Amino acid sequence: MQNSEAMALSAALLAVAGGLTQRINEGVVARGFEGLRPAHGFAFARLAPDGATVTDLAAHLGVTKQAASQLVDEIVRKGYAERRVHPLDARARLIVLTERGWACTRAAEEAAAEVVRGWSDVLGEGEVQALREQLGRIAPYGPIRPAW
Amino acid sequence: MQNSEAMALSAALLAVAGGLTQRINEGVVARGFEGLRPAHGFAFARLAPDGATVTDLAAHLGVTKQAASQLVDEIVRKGYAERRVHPLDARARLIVLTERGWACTRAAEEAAAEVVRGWSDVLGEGEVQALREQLGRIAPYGPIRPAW
DNA sequence: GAGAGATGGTCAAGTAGCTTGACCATCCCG
DNA sequence: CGGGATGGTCAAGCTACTTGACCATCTCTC
Repeated sequence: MQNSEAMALSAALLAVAGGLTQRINEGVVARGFEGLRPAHGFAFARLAPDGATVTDLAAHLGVTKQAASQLVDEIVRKGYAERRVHPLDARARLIVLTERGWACTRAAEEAAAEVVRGWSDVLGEGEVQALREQLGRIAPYGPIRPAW
Repeated sequence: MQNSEAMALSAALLAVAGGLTQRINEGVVARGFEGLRPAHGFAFARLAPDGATVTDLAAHLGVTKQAASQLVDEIVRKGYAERRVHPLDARARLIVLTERGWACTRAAEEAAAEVVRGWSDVLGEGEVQALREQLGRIAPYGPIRPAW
């Protein structure tokens, strides 16, 4: 594969990723959840299963724990999460989603599903499934949040 | 397709995009071009063919023209581009890449090709070609720079 | 042509999200 | 028990971006 083709693939990938992020965010706003940025979505994804500590979140987002703490301040103030005492470590706080936080997470899922449905209309269901499988195989580990 | 699958696809896509961006940037740095951020790469991509005006660049990057102007200041100061008089409009300046700017662009292409080669090792050349074609079909128009 | 509004660009100041540095509370381990 | 490691916060600073104001030049209409 030539460099120019690699660039075409890269550009398309980044454009799709950017559009997806934007449209998920728009979908979340349209469902009544305001004052949130895409970075919050990445935090919610980490908090969703069982909660997480600030340090966990920082590693997941690829930022300092101070930055993660500020982000938690923000989503707590806006009613999407709350700080609880950690059951196993008195130093730590367990950050968990509130009901509103869960509702917002579901809204993000719906918005994402809506975008993906648009892709199915273009590519067909099978190709989208293949896309999911292929991207899963080349996805790197490490912090989730794209660092640009 | 269920919402959870849409989320899995979205997460994989964003992870791949984030990893790609990071690795291209690392590759560019490794080739001796310092002081550049991913946003500069998106600017170079727009400048590369024939140059562009600050306003063009701003629209392409999805930022204000003031921000684009500052970014141009920076790449001019670092020797990657220069401001020329616009041949058709005395108000405008045509921003064009210097030889160093072109060298950096080629370095980014090489770095991208390197990453894509890694994908070929996992997926096979044919699947990567298919990926390129499919992503090209679902890529949105509008500003290129992912807005998160 | 001549004036009025639109457009390209820059200067200046403010903002938001991140960083580094310092610090305290608690945990873990010899 | 004592000392280092770890979780978290407070404070201050940095930087990429924004909004607002302004000038030069283009373009349209009369």
